[in-house]
Order: sequence, then C-alpha cells, then structure tokens
Amino acid sequence: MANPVTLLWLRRDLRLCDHPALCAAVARGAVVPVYIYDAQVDGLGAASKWRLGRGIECHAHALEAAGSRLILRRGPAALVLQELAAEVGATAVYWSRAYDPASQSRDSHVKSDLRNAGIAAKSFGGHLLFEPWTINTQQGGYYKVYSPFWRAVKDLPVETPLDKPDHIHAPSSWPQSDALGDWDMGAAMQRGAAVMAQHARIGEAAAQTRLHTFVAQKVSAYKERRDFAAEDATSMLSEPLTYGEISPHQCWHAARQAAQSGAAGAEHFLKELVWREFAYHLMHHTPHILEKNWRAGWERFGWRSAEEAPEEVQRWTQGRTGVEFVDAAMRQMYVTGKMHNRARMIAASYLTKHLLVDWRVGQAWFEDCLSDWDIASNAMGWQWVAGSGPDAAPYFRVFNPDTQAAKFDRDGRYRDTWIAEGRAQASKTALSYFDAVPKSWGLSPDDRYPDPLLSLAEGRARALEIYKNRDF
DNA sequence: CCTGGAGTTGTCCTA
DNA sequence: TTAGGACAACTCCAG
Repeated sequence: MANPVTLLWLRRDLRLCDHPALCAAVARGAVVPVYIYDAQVDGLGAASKWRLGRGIECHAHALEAAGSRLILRRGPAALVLQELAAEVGATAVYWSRAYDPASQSRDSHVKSDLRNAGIAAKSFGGHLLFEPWTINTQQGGYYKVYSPFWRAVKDLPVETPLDKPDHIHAPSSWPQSDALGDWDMGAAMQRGAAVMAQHARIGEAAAQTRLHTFVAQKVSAYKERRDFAAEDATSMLSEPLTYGEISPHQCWHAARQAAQSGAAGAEHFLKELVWREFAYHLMHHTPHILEKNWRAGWERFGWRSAEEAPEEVQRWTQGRTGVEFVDAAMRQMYVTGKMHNRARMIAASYLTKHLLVDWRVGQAWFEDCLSDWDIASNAMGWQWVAGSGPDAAPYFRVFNPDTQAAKFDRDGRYRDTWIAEGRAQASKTALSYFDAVPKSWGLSPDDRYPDPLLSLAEGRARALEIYKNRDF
C-alpha cells in the first residue's frame, strides 16, 4: 500500500507535543484521529464529562490547525474501530495506554479483536513517567511506601519529550463524524457549567502557558507558598495532566532544568509528579485500592454510609458543615472543579474522622465534582487520609480545620473567597456558588451561616476513641 | 534470615 | 513565645 492509514484512538492524550502514539502514526503514513464515546465516557462524573467535552472541542481545533481532523464516533470501542478502519482502509490502530482496570480490560479486548480482524494494534506510553511495572524494590516486589519509591525513581532517566509533528498526513478522504454537541457532555452539569467555565483553562496551548509561567515565576517559591490556600502558588497542572493536554515528561524536564538553575522549590514539584506515578504504581499492583480498603482489616471498621449519616453527608457535600475552611473547600470545588491540595486533605479528614463517614462517600462526590478527577490519585489520597491505605497517616493525625486555617489562611482570604453568608459585602466568587448549585438545594446567600454540625473538639475526641479501639 | 532505621502534609500539652 | 515530646504500633525496605 502506497500510503498506509493509521487510526489514532485518542483517550486521555489530547495533545500534539510529546505524543509517542501520534508520532509513530505520522511516521507510518496517513492518520485518522478518533475519539469514541463509549460506556466509560458515559459513566464519567458530571464535571469530568463536561471538561472532557471542552477538551475534545479544543483539541479538534488544534488538529484542524495542523491539517488534520478529529473524528467523533459513538459505541463500543472495538466495534467502532473496526468499522472505521474498514471505512478509511486503515491497517493499524495506535493509542496511548491507560492504566485503570476497566480501561485495561477494555483495551486488551480491543487489541485482540483488532488483531483477529487482521488489523495491527499497538499501544504506547506517554501518560506516565515510568510504566508502573518497571519499578520494583530490590526484592522484586512493588513499593508500598512513597519515600523509597521516590529514592528509586528520582535519578532514573526520563525520556526526552518528542516534538510536535510538522505535518499530520490526511487520508485521501475523511470519514463522517458525529457532532460533539449531540454528545451533550455538559448535560449533568446543568447551570453549573456556565459558572465553572469562567474558571477553566482548556487545551494544550493553555497547559503549555501554565507550565512555562509556573516554572518561570512560581516554582522557586513552591516549597514555601504552595500550602497557602488562597494563593496562586501551585502548578494547576493536575487537570491538563489528567486529560493528557500536557505530558508528565515535559513537566519533569522543565522542573529538572529549573532545579539545576537553582530553583529551590523545583524538587518539591518533582516529588508531586512522582506522587502521581506512585498512585498509578499502586493502582497497577493493587487495583482493589479503587474500591476497597487497601488494608483489608478496615473493611470491618464502622464507617458510616451516606444512608447512615444523611444529614452529615448532605451538609458536607453542600458546604454547610459550619466549619469555614471545610465549607470554603467544598464550595471552591463545586464552583471551579478544583480544590486546593491542602483543602482536600482537610475536607477529607473532616468527613472520615470528625464525621466518621466512609471515605468512598467522599471519593464518589469528588469524582462527580472535580474537573481534574484522576482515578488513581484520588483513591490513594482518600485512603491515605482515612488511614486505610498504604503509607497512611497515623490514626491520631486528625486535622483541625480551624488550626489549619490559622496557619494556611491567616488573613481569611480563602474563607472570604468562598463563603458569602453573614457578610455585608460578599465576594463575587462566594456568591457564584449559589448560581452554580441546583435550585433544589434551596440555598441562598441571605441564609444564616450554619452552626457547626458538631464541635471540633468533640469530633476529634470521638474519632481518636474509635480509631484507637478498633479491633484489628 | 535478621536488623534497624524510617515513615508527605498534625495536634496538643508542657516546660 | 516557642521548642520538644507524646500520641502506637506496625510495616516497609535496604543492607
């Protein structure tokens, strides 16, 4: 065949730079990029799904600017790919690997179906710095503690980012594509989408800009400033990393270079990138981390379900616990789709320790609300806070949201950004929360700010007692 | 196999 | 005002 055609099956790799599967497809001949709306896309949380739709839209434009297109199709991936391959005469399908168990099982079936149909199928890296199965302890096992994992990888060579292809060869004719609007990716967001859109940075170009800004202006003070909840001191790269709008390899090399030119905080940022790797490492070796207490004994702990603590769960999800830092955090997430890292720990600690609610209740809510939702990082994070995970916090580590506010929101800027009730001049952001939430919640900025669900001292004492007396 | 040091992110009390 | 210790016990990991 004169000009072989390759389908590039895009999933969480919506970029042109440092894209091994794309580069391989371009090297082979003509490329037909395709995004498939399958059962997995259908099951995404509301904010993720909306954000993915925006990312697809943006990447379709980027592909057009590069002389290509993005074909949209709906249905089971194996079937869609075979049909499309037949339509365009493709003899190979390339994609970037995913690592969660559902994707892996889908992808391995897709691979064998394609091969049975005589189509070459090949998966590539790119979503992670290191493939999870390549990092082992000296005994040959996997790592369960972060620090040794960090020591094991910090000096490993990381592949140099690949350039964006000069030209993406088009097929002789383009197949038909769904209209993105028909997928209705924002359906579950209702009126919240308009609010969240104001806080969104979509697409590869925005991610590149953010990385450069961060490395040039923020990373040197990252160690000192990153914990202050109201400050723009973090990388804000979790979201582009989740959708693959930027590659971890590029982030790694940018930060390494900053470290070598003396940016003190750069090493701490590299460590955060490696936390992401560690989460994928754990998910790969112990996929039950997504659904079950990682240490089995904790299945017998008296976690309360949403049904068993309806008022507590409702007030936590709606940002009305009466604890300002917690409520500010929950509202920040609802409005922006993101939550400051320290706020995540505090909101999670409050739910699992003060309220004794099952971490999976919080995990599910985060999955629905976070536009930077990452299945591996979130499972690890929740289990770390709850104490049920690998390398978990000791049980007596109960965050006091008021003490944390005194340390990390000294001037109350974070609180005032997100809490409107009882203030003569509420901030625009705080008021926007009431535009974003469903009408059925019945909330108004004129409401009285709620009294605390329970006193922090009482909650702490109760948690320590129950955690200490657990029978495993 | 054994040994020993270490373990993201805290809080509270005491001296 | 601030620094240090208690809060547990266990698992992990390198040597």
